Amino acid sequence: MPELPEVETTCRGILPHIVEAKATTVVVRQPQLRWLIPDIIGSEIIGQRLINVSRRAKYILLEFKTGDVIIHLGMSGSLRVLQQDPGVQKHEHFDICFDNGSILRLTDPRRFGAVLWQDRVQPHSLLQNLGPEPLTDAFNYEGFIEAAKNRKTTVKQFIMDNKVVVGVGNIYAAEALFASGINPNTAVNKVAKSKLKRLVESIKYILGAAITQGGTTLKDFVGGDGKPGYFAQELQVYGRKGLSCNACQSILIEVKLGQRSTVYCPKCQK
DNA sequence: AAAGACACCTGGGAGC
DNA sequence: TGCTCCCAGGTGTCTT
Repeated sequence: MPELPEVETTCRGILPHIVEAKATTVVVRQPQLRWLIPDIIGSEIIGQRLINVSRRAKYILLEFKTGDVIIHLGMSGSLRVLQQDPGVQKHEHFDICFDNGSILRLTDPRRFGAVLWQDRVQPHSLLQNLGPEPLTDAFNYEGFIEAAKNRKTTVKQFIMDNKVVVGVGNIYAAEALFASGINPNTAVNKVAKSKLKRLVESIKYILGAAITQGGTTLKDFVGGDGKPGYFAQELQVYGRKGLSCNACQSILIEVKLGQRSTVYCPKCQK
């Protein structure tokens, strides 16, 4: 579920319920996620007000006075705010309870996600060396062309590289390449500049549109009903192997790039 | 420095 | 019905 639009939707969904509230309890049921949940979180945040909820790449930042709780949803994670505890289900590994009655609860069946802490002295090493945010001007055609110049990797793997641009996952990489008419398997230094320009625009457009869509299901998400697939009806290629292209009716093809399946239209994407 | 393989983990679906 | 195998939204780390 969690690509950038889902992470952004999550941030927007949880913020109004918990911002300004004081953390009262931290509950760790399963400390072993991708990394061990650090013990220090409780002592840092209990009694402190949550100042803000923000996002860098796919990392959610819960900002407190002395530092931030960093949450990553991995492949299968989700965060919800509960107004009362309906009882703990399987895979619900971590809670922060607040003095307004809200419970922020992390669910993550595959445990590829993470809960970490960063203080105000220096940013966590995971957040250093990240590329630009796709929806800001820091991600632009000029920088993108420059970065692509001497790279021989495929254009699809290139746009999924966190140092090039953050937040482009497997779904939206495939969709952005379709929207810009680029074969995912092309070496990025062989793609025409005009197409790279379209690619930058497509990444921005598609992520933006998906966030707008995510907003419409915000209530369900927060209400505890977080179902995946908001954007599913918009997808042109992802998950459509063997089906016909919506633009030209050709049969869509799947290839593996960097061990990730990639669907594209052999006619529309040259 | 860059590219590729591999790791972590659980659940669901296909095929037998 | 049940077993085995493959696949899945991510990304840090180790090897070439």
